[in-house]
Formats: sequence, C-alpha cells, structure tokens
Amino acid sequence: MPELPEVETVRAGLEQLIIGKVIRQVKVHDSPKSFPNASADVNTFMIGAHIVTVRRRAKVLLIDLSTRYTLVIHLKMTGQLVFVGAQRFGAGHPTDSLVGELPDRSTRVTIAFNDDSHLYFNDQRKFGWIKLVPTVEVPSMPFMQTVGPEPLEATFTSQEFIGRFSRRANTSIKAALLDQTVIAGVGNIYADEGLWGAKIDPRRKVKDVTPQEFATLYTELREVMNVAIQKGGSTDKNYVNAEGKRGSYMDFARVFRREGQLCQRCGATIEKIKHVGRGTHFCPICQT
DNA sequence: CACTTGACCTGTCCGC
DNA sequence: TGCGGACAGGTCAAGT
Repeated sequence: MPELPEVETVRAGLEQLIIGKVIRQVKVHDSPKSFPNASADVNTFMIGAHIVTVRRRAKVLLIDLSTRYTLVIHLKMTGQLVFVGAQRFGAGHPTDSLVGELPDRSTRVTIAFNDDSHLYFNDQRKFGWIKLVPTVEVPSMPFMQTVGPEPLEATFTSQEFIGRFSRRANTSIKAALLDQTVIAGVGNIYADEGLWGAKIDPRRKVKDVTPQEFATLYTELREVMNVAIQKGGSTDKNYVNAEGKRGSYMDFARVFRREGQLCQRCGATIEKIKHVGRGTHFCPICQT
C-alpha cells in the first residue's frame, strides 16, 4: 500500500476537496468485505452527513462526519481514494491521471455528494477496507491501541526511536521497521530507502545495530519520508493521490526497484533479494 | 512474548 | 499463443 507519505498525500488532497460536502448516497459495489458494516449503518450515520475533518494515523485515513461517526479507511496494497468533481471530463480533465472513467471494475465503494461530485474507493486486490465507527471509539480500535508513534511528529526524538526497537532485538532491522507496533507508517519502499541512507544491511539483527547507526537511521528515515511527501508519494503501479494523479518519489529512489543499476554512493550494483517475505533492495558494498 | 510463515485477492509479467 | 508460477506498496492469524 500506500505507506505513510502516500496516505498523507491522499489525506492532504481530500482535505482540500471534500471538507463540508454533504453525502447523498453510498453504493457498495460487489464486495461487502470492502465495507463490512455498510448495510447496517450507512443510512443512519452517513446519508445527509457532511465531512468535518480528514485525519491520518499511521497508514489509516480517518474521515470524520458531522454525525460523530468516522470512516476508518485502510488502502492496504492497491487501494485508491479518488475524488471526481461534477464535470470530470470537461475542459480541465487532467492528462496525468492514472485512472480512467470511474467507477471501473476495481471500484468497491462510491460515495456521492449532493453537488454531484463523487469519491471512489478502488481496490484491485480487495485487501483494503472501510469501517464506519463512532468517532469517540476510534482510539480504542485494536490497531490504534497497538500502533507505534508517528515518526514525523516534531516531538518524536531519536532517543524514543531507538528505544522502540528494544523489544525486537533478535529480528532483522528491516523486519522491525515494517512492524507497525514499533514505528507507524513505514513500509517496504521507505524501509529500503532509509536503510540505504543509513548504510545498514537490511538483514542485520537489531541488537547488532549501534546507537550511532540508529541515530543516522532516524534522520534518514524521516528525511526520505518528508521528501516523499513533497513529491506526492511513490507510484510504482497503482498508487494515485486524491485527484487520480501519480507521485514522483520513484524518480528519486536510490535503491527501491533499482536492482541492476549502480549505487549512486559507491558505484556497486544494487541487488534485490527476498527477505522476510518481501522484495528487498540494497547496495551490497556500502550497506554493511 | 518474540519470531516466522502463510493467507487474504487480482492482475501482470516471465520462462517454458 | 497458452499456461504455470512468482511477484506486487500490508496486515493478520496461525505456527514454533
């Protein structure tokens, strides 16, 4: 999925596009799994409500409604939230859009607003989901209870970062970075990119990473994710922002999907291996 | 509890 | 061209 920078890009886009809009209709297309409690609660808590806030926690989007209910949305691997204004195919139709006319066959849920604009939840692989939850109950959801701190918060320090890993001493540093209970929002792209920045081999055990290396990793990880947000995220295949447009971090990536190319730091050839079940990209010479 | 692996889905790409 | 297998940005539920 979309990792922290992608979800943040969608959040920021939606904030500009849907705040204040009134929900007229909700359609769950074919897969109840994409929106399990829709049939029971949509009519009561969504229709006629307006959008109050669009928040993010880790890789989860939170759309608060005026009914004091919240749409909790996880895009997982291939989820998209695409807003389409009332005159989508008018003169202003963007040429850099990755999506065609919506809904399409990956559309799982359509939310229609009363100005005839629409928000589409598309998800090719159906791993993603939407849940409608009372806003006050969001913090007690199991995921919210266990997820780690937001790494880009100004108050999140290098010391706290290092301390979060103590529990995972015997696993690899990459596996620990992907563990959402350690740090929120890091996924496969930014784990690989951050480890390249810190010159750490992704397979190294956590207990063998020095405090100095952790300090560098803290800085590099925050840097790559901030750069990624500036670039609108990474579009490898499916990811698009709230306007259906791609992100450009992949043009900047140093190792992710760059196997066979030369390391821009030492000139060695970037390798791709399988580690903890995930494609893992690294420089075999300067990451040790 | 820490750690690893497979499962959840659809689509695409690659080798035979 | 067809077919089988591997693989894809993320979590979970199981197993050890």
